[in-house]
Amino acid sequence: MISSDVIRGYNDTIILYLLLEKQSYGYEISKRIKELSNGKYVIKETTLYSAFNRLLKKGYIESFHKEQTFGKKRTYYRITESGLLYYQEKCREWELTKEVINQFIREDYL
Amino acid sequence: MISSDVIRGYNDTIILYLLLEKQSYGYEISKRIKELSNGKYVIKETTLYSAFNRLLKKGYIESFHKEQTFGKKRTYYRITESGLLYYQEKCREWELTKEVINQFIREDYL
DNA sequence: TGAAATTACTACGACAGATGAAGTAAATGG
DNA sequence: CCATTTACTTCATCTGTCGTAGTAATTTCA
Repeated sequence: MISSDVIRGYNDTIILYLLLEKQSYGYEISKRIKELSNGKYVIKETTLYSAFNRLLKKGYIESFHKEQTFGKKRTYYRITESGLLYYQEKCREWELTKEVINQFIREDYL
Repeated sequence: MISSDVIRGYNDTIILYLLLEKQSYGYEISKRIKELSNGKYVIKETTLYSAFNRLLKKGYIESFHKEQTFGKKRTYYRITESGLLYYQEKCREWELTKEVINQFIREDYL
């Protein structure tokens, strides 16, 4: 399992990546994160929904409702133009972060 | 520059890595972090010293004073046995974290 | 058919780690 | 001798995560 202090700062990026694939809603996103990480990372519900609110406030995502006759009503989210820009920025930052932290990791200890 | 939310969770590891090289003190460690990261990461003083306290409390490092007739009195730190174990654990965790986050990064956006 | 599990959230409070601001004090450099 | 660098400490604030709890509809399955 992965400590949350590491992922902190990348939860938003993870969510944006999934919304880039397709518009989605809370429950689906949490399943997809677990799936894509091979069960290595399971986001907490409260973490996920507070991330949605943060991203909404910043204008990086938009929420909307679909007409649906079945299932419980869901709030869907889609990524915005500025959300995409933010995501790209974060991707670049991630490459840098990897470089930096790698400098302090001893390969012979793995 | 790198956002602190990413490094958070790895500041302790970075410090332990440097203490593994040799016993050291605050100022020297902060210089060394800047140096090894090619200026890409500069740890804040308060972050550094609060990390020391955390690591001391957990028993991952020990502090001591050297006899010195010159220079301002410094608090030196050395890594402990359990600090080494913790560091190794973090190195393994880092490899996992990289794998997971990489799943959500689009290479075509770099 | 009825109970349990799953889906799909919301609200609230606590906590940890990072950080800004400010201060102290000795040593060194020009 | 004055500014800068070295070497910290204290304190208060902020952000993001997470535990706990609650609501409510829908699906499963015995």
